[in-house]
Amino acid sequence: MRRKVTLKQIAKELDVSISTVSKSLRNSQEISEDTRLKVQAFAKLYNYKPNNIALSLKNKKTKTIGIIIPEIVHHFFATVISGIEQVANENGYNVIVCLSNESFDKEVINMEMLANGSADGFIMSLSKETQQNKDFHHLQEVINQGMPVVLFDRVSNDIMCDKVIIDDQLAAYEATNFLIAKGLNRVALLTTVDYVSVGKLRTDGYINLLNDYGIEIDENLIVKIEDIENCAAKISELLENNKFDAILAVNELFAVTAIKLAIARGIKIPDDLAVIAFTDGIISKYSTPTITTISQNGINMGRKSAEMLIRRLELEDEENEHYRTEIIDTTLVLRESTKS
Amino acid sequence: MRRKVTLKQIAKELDVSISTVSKSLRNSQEISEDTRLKVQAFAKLYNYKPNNIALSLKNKKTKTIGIIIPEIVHHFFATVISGIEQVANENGYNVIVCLSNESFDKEVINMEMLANGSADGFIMSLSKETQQNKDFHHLQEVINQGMPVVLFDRVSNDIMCDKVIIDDQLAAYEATNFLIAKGLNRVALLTTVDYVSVGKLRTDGYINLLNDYGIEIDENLIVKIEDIENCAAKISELLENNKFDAILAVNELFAVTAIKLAIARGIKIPDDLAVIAFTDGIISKYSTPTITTISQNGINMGRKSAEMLIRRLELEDEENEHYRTEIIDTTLVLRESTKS
DNA sequence: ACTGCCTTCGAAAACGTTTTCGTGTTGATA
DNA sequence: TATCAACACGAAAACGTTTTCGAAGGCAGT
Repeated sequence: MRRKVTLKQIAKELDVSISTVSKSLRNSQEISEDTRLKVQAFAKLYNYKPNNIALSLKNKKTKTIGIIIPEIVHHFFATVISGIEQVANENGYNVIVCLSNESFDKEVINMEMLANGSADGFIMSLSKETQQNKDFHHLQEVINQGMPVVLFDRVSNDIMCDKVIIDDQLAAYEATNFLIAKGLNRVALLTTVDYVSVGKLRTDGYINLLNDYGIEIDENLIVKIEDIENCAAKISELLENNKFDAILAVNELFAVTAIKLAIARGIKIPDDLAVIAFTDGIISKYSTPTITTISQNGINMGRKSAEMLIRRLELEDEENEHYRTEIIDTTLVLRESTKS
Repeated sequence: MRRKVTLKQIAKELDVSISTVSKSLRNSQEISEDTRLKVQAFAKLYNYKPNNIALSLKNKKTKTIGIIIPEIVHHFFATVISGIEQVANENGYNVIVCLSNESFDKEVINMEMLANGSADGFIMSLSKETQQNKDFHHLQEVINQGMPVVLFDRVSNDIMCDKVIIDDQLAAYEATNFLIAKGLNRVALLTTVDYVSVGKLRTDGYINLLNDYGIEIDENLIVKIEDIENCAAKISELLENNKFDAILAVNELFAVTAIKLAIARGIKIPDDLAVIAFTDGIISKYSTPTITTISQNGINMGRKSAEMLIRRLELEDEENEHYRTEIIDTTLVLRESTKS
């Protein structure tokens, strides 16, 4: 077992000082070519690599980005991480991932861990509990300490920091418009309870469009689903008691469930019922019929978040730029659940 | 902007030495109750938290686990991470995630980065390229340096370390048996090229069962798919030229593609054709019909990997335990694509 | 021979901890 | 009064780097 070699060991072995070794390896002109080459050869032989921890301590920079997300077993979040990782890697950063599991407490604990030297900055999406509590002191804390934070997707107006989002309201507006324009006048909405920021915004977009067209809002067509458990029940109820010719769902799970229940009732998709879902994930791509979705472009969201964070990290201190909110374009991915 | 407070600052402020502050905060009996309480109060007021980097440097332990996986946008890997994260968290560890994107070079680079002090040990699944090259020097290197490594799922016999796998061969054997026992004698196999270790093993299990039943292997029913691109084409070819009444697919993507193509040809599932897929992911759960799968229990795999790694990390030095290979049970998740 | 400049190197501080060891003070005991 | 233990605290080393500064030695110029 050959442990990693340090500057000190090399210095001792070659009978020079630690400084000389360090300088030689960084090709300083201070050191004679003789010793420089000798040291470099020796270091190469023993496969010397500087210790990141020591460097972090010295430089007060870890070159790692802390990511805190509600869960990872979720295609959208996985794509965002993937995007972050790409940009991080291109810039010599590592990513350290923590999961809040939608819990406020775990979010706080993770932030504190990472804030104590483990990361230079944060990219995160708020947990449901945090959004509900509206308690952001942990975020405020790290921001006050001068650590940059970038929020994506699930953000809050109460926090002053960089943000990356899609225009949920506009996307919902346009998707609804897409349906209405096809002559589908009665559009049902499958959404979440209002404290989930994106759920609220998407609902607003839907309502705005109907208002703009002068279509009366039928509250019976708006289903707010609290948790996955009673998703099927709520949708069955909707199908049972109402007539409508399109569905806009705020996630693909609601959409696929609705499609299955509809088909079971003999409803033909897209002929009798068109369906559009937010979140372009695996389900939509492989369900039968495949589902038309509003893609949030997770990769781009991750990339943009990482770019913003790194940019701020590498800004000279005190060179304070004002915070920005970046909007990622959504794209409507047309599939079988809507007629062309 | 209130930067994080250090021991030194507290010491200066209270006009005591750094040692006194440190000892007070760790409740040392050496320090009088007076000063102890005074220091603790002050530290609490200023929200003092020890700096992880400094601790890491001192203790030569980072309390972080390095995870290197081929990709994260893949339900199975995401579940494994989730499992790892659970156990890591319970034991006060963080996880730092790196993606190889199936590239050998990126795998090497990531390992080297993490090995230079950023992580105490590794949990990883080999990239396709690494499995193809059979070049494991980067793994050997870190193992020689005394850093523990746990391989999961995509492992290699050439590396001496802890491993966590499912019994791919047995699982394929049993799944094939499940089909044969239902009287479905002609079972097609959708698999990958042989250098992917799990693909090979699953193929072996399938062949073994047929041999044990004395059923002749029909090479035409074994389709080795190189990349996703020509997946549909290969399967169409299979459907066109052969008669068979069941399919075993080594992943759910192959399965769902086959199902769609079969249905398009008017084949009824599961009546005319039964389907079982490896990997219990999102697709199988929401496709139509839903797909019977062999669940690899990613969460358990992650949990077990983390347990093994942490156990070894917390072993006293030189207290060398021999390496173990842990088998995670697979479970057959019955759904609509097979008759009950 | 003195001054001054280059070249080449080493000592030491700094980053933030923990811990070992030493030291000064107090109070009690012989 | 001298000795000793107990108590309370501080100095310093260590982890592995980088960098600033100082210094020794050689050489050239006056």
